[in-house]
Amino acid sequence: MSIQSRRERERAEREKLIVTAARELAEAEGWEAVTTRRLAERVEYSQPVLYSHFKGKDAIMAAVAVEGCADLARELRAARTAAPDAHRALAGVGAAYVAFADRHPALYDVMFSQAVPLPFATPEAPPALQAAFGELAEAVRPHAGDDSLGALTETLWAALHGLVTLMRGGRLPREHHELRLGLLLARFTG
Amino acid sequence: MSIQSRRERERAEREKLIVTAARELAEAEGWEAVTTRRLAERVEYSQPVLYSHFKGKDAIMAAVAVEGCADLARELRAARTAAPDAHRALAGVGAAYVAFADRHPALYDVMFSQAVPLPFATPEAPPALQAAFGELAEAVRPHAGDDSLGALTETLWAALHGLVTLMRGGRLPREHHELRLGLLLARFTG
DNA sequence: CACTAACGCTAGCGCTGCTAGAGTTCCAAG
DNA sequence: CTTGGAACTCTAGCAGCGCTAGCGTTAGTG
Repeated sequence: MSIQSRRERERAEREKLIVTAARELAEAEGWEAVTTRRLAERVEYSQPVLYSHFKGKDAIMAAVAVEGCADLARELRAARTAAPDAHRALAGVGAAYVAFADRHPALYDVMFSQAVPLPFATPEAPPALQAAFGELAEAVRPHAGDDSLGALTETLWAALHGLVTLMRGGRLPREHHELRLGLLLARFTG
Repeated sequence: MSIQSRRERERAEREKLIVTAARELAEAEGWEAVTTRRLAERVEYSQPVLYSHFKGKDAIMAAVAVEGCADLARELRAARTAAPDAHRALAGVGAAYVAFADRHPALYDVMFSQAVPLPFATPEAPPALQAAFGELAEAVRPHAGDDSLGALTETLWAALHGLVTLMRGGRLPREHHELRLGLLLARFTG
């Protein structure tokens, strides 16, 4: 009992170590630098150990994505609760979302751009992701009027996501970013 | 002179053949199925021939992306000019954009999601891309009011892009798609 | 007809994600 | 204290990737 629980604890610690190492490596050098060999070297185990914890590289990326969702939810919540009124709450949440994507590009990619084996638009979606979406929804609620809150929140999320990804892919000039964000939010608070 | 021009013509034809084969393979099986070996086999040449035409696989993808931009511009123009008024023009262009992404997911990805060596937000951007953006801008113009037409068009583009990519990545439920698109366009025509 | 320049090929490099099977360690029963 | 066996990690290797060096052939020129 005790020995088995110790082993399980050590396994859990090592799993956390793998996820953290993958995240750090990705954030430092991008996901193309995260190979199973480099990751194994970083956690000081051999490659096959990774596969005793995760089904494959995709599953490791998915675990990192879930971590990122928790971080994003926390930052959105902070931005929303710090705002003095509904108008500035939405502006603050929007700005926080964009800032998160800007500060953690690799993390953001694995959360929302890359294909990872995670359930998203279902009740089985990671609670952290639902929490992040919920923060967006709370910020949108006062401006929803008669429109469906869920659909309107999804639409705002998509717009923010588009701004972020097109800009980082070099498709949109960085210099108009604040202006674009302002135009978007104005259309949602009008 | 004549021999040289014939050779150049044949080279150009082969280059077109490579781009077309890459596009067909990508649209049929996705970009992960487009390997230099399979592509070479498909055009009935050896791998190194590809590299005498393009610097690398990225450059081939970029060429496909430019083709896709021309197609998109054509479809957006058709949608815009067929509409009887400014309101339905924007709705039509938005729907056409989304429909294009839905019908050509691999093509859309290489145009706007994947990293390809193409200049985008500069005057050196491919004319076909500028044409596509111009069609969007013309549809937005009647609704711009005092806002910057360029920035507003970029914002709408980003929103459409976000809707498309999040939905295809499984992040947004497909069933609310029409509702979301309607909400978005309402915010831009209001 | 001989020479040369252009061109496409074979073969191979270093890398990827992933896995089979050998070898080792550690715990428990006698 | 010893021994059997399960749990576990390692080395080594597979098939495939993007890409390239260098050889052999073909085709046009003087």
